[in-house]
Amino acid sequence: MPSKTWTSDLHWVRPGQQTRSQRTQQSLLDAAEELFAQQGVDATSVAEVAERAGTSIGAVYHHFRDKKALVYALYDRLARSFEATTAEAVAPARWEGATIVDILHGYLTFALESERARPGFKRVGLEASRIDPALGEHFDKLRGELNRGLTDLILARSDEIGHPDPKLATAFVLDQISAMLRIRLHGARAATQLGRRADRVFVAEALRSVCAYLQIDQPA
Amino acid sequence: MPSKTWTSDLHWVRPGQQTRSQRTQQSLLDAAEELFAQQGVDATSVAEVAERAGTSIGAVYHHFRDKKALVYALYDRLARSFEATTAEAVAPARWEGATIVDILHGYLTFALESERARPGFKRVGLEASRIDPALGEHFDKLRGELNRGLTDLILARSDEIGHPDPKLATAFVLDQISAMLRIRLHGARAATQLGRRADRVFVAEALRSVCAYLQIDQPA
DNA sequence: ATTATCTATAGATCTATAGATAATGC
DNA sequence: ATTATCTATAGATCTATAGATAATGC
Repeated sequence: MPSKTWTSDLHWVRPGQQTRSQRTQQSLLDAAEELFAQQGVDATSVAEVAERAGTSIGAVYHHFRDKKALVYALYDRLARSFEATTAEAVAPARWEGATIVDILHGYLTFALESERARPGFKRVGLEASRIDPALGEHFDKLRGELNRGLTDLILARSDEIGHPDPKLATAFVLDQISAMLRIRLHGARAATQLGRRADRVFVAEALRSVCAYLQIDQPA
Repeated sequence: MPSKTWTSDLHWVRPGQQTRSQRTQQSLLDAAEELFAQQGVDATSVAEVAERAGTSIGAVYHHFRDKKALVYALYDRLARSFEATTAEAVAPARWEGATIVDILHGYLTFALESERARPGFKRVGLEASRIDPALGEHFDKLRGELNRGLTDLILARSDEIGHPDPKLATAFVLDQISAMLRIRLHGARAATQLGRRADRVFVAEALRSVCAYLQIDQPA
């Protein structure tokens, strides 16, 4: 029996020491990400994950202490990626000279693209939150950072805003946009009315709405 | 052993013939609704449902052919209620003389109230959709009816709308509102910025946004 | 006499482990 | 020599049923 030395900060994921170990671990995480996103954690058996990764049940438990550890490791991968992207996206230097509309346009298109490139990414976050509420709180904190970053960027340009309460208006607009993104990306199967329209139309109307509400002159 | 005569349209729910039978069946559905909404169907055992309903496993299977039948029966209860409410809510006669803002105000406040009165109501719908995609399609159809009803009500008043494409604008606005309602009602645990504000503020800003976007003069 | 409920349990999964076998790299 | 993988299986659930017992209402 191999000595069980688990890393504690990655929640009982064994750090591999051979090359193939890394490969297997990644395959397992990829397989788990797909299956968990599709069917949920409960409905996915460890055997299924092993099979999709092209390995055996035993191998899974060599790398991960238990099924929960798979969830933790996936969450970790997700959170790191999300955090890095957020930090880069809301860096004030990146947006020097940009208007509120530029910023929101960037946010909308980026969110649409990146979610499409990695479907299920966010759903795994939700599944993880269900398994362990602590992960849910952490995930909310990450979303809060994105929200705060965007809020700062917009409020630094509050002279563009005609709405009497720029702070409230900014909070409202960000909620509105993230709500619509969520619906559009993970929403109802039978698309709502607008669901059948192209992203271009969606983004254009969202910006038009934001401009009207904030009382900004929309550029051509 | 009792004769197994199941009703087919209610998906294998036994129609009770004694008074206590009705009572038990309702208790079971209530218990299942709560537990399924809280933990999801997979994570809830039949034994748990029986216990919360104050009865035994055997009783569950006397009333419902299998666990899935519980989901069907719950969905049925949900769908009937939703359908009836919708039909009444969007009846043109009900809104004679009303403006677009009146209608949307009514929709917002009603949705907030009714969802709060029966939490988990919609989440059971989602769970049911996961169990059987056919139920998901049906649920979408119901939502489509509500959407169409509201669209008709609004487009009948398109002279109030300044937006160059009233049809597109209406679709966008309804998507926007339903997206925000969803976030507000079933959204992130750590509320977004606006999540901490009162419903009154939320409704007011939502209507302000809609008026600005549609180019309607907002009343006092 | 019929319908509803309960208790006990068979059978199907599914998680996690033990122990044997194969591959890696010093 | 150590690390990674596989096979087989013990133990824990969980669904669904069988058969016995209790309650209903004609």
